[in-house]
Amino acid sequence: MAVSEAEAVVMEVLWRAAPRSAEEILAEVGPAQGWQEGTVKSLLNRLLKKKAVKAEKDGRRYLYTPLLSRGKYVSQESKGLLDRLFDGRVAPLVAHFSEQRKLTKKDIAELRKLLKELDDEQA
Amino acid sequence: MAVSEAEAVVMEVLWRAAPRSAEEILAEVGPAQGWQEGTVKSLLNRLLKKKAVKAEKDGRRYLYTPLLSRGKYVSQESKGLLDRLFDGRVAPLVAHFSEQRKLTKKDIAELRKLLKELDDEQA
DNA sequence: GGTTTGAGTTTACGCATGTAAACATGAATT
DNA sequence: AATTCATGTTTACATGCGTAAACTCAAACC
Repeated sequence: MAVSEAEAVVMEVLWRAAPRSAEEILAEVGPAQGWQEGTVKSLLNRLLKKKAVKAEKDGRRYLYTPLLSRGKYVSQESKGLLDRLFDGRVAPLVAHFSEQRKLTKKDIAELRKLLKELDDEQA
Repeated sequence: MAVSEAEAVVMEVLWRAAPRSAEEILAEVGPAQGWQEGTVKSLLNRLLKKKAVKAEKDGRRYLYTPLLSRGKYVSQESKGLLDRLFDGRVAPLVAHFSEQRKLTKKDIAELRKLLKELDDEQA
């Protein structure tokens, strides 16, 4: 089963720093998302059920740690999108953004650098 | 409301050629997806409700035409992913794929070409 | 020791989705 | 005219998601 969008918000907190208690997670994410305590608790339980995080006892409470890495999650999500919309490849996506004039100068510079690096390690 | 994944499968058919009848859509998509007639009908109705397609009478039946363009849909979906995972920019996504060794030679060649084109039109 | 409190666990509830059957209605056929 | 057929419309139903309240239970306090 896939990590949902709301669940991913909790994961992001844990990816930034772990292990964390439910309380800490709520403190970091509650205000911005407008979430109550119960919401975070539910999300954590679903993440446990999905094996995306683990919990270890720390006195009366639990500390949560990601089992799913951010890299893996990002790859899954990205691959899903590319497969559905761009025949599974990256270049068509970039082309789409280029056509829409959605590439920033920074993007372009970074892409150039990236390609050069690929060149270098190739050589 | 957003076009869901199953709905997008129907949209893809209409993006390839429109207008089309429900029957034609079923013929094209049913076998591959393992969908019954009722499924396609439901999806078409939801797409109508979402204003993603329109229907015009053609004798006893309707012919469906996209109102949402593929480009717009692709942009929405892509932007969603980039915003959630890559700070809204394209380059980090490409970098991610590069790190994962998921860039094909074809990708790299196309990206090079793309950048060169941007260069040229710039000049 | 009884009570409050903090934390996790269970249950809830409305909405979207995937999937489709049931129903309605007008056209075609006998 | 009655029946069948094609097509669209309505209803259904399980599952997941977003959101959270209710419940439990052990630890802390009075």
